[in-house]
Amino acid sequence: MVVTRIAPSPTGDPHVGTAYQALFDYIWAKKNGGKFIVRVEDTDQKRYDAESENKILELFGWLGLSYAEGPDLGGPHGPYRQSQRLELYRKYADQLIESGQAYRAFETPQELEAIRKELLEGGKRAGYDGRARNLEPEDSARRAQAKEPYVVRFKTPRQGTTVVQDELRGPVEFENLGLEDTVLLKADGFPTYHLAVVVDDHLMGVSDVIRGEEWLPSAPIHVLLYQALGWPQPKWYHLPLLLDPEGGKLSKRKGNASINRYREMGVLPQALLNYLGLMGWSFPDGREIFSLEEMAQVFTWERMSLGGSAFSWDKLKWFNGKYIREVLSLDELTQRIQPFLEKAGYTYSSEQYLKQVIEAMRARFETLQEFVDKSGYFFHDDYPTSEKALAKLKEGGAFLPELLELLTGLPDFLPETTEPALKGFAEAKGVKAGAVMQPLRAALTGSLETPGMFEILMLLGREPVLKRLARALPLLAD
RNA sequence: GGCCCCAUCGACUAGUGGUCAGGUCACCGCUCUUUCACAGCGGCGGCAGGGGUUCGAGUCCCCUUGGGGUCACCA
Repeated sequence: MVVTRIAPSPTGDPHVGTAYQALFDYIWAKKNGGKFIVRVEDTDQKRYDAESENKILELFGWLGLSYAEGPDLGGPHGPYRQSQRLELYRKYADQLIESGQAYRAFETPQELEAIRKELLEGGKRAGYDGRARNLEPEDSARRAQAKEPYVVRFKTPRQGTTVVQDELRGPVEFENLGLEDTVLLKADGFPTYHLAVVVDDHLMGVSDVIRGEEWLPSAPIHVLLYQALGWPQPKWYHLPLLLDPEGGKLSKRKGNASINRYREMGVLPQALLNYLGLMGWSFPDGREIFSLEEMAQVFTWERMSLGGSAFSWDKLKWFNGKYIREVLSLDELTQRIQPFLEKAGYTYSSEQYLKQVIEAMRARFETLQEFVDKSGYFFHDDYPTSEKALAKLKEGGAFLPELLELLTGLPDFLPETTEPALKGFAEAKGVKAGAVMQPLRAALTGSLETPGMFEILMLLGREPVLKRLARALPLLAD
């Protein structure tokens, strides 16, 4: 059975790269009728952020990437938090020491720093020179017994090469001499990523390891660890990296890697996933809009391209707009928008009214927040008037008093009534419709970018329209 | 710098030896039109360079260049 996993580390705001990897984990498992699981890699006590785990799990829910096992769900191979599996890592570290494939090292951080400097000056690579390999086993055991702090290091081979069979690029060869005696178990008893990932993936039955390309350089260590522990290798897939438009890995520091930030701006999970699905992968028939299910159905790794792809806010926004106007139903869209209106403090007389407004605005916003920003005049009277709108207002000001009179006399504000009335008015004045509509639009919305005039009149309704128009008249004076 | 990965329009990509190198975003025009959008139509724009292999290379090989990743008791 194909088992994939995402192993986020709870160190802050969830990263877009995490969603990206999770997407492919999810798709690959689904495509194969396998299982996608979540494991929390909380082995770094310094960077640990208590809220992060919940945020991450909650986000998978929001995205609709459901998992079969996880820290909140449990499962047959739990616990799914590495901090709760410490004995396991200790056990395998000990096993490796006993079999002579790992060893204790007692250097302090300061000493390591000195060694690193020394190596660098000697023209060699930085890192660790493996000097503790020479410790007598009895000596090593005695010092450990005496509670002297130590780390456990992997005894990497000094000869030959290690090949990582990457499913996306074929064999990737590494000189073993270039591999460091990586730390497996830290002095605090926590494992490093390298030990933990191998132990857990094996114990949890992970068959396909899908992760970012930044892991490729340390993949040979993992391959060697599987060998040292006598376990069968999983399949390796190193996904291309998501790049910052400015160059380099997409980073939180530059501010565009936070999923929550996109969520707060009103990006839809479906649109985000769809966009991410097109980063490095393409639908066989070239279509751009597709669901998770559709993607899972036709997914193959052959369609993966390996160059890193730059994350484009413009394109994400286009996808979001596409989902807003063509994919979501009006009901769904309304539900998505409601929390944003609530946050903005906007109220509306009925859901029916809200839906009509959304429908009228639909082609005019690409994020949910943008809807709020652009449609304030549908929800309250103290909307701002843009400079351009004010200019238009004055330009056509002469018509306004008559328009007020005309509208006051109309039996209703339905398009069938207002359209001939306003067009007839323009004609009578010998001007184009726009000369009448624009000032009116400015008066009623404070904006020059709105839905059609007749829709506005109908939605706003008689009283507000007349009120707003009357209110605009004094503005014409100055 | 060592090691590793990658390389088609500004961006995301299709291409798997023979295509006018196609699509999408962005940008620019036009159409529609009461504004702004949407939509439709059109345009701009690319195989990094050099060697090979081949009757024929964006497609295969090598070198150069460029970009990225990684070199922690972080993941």
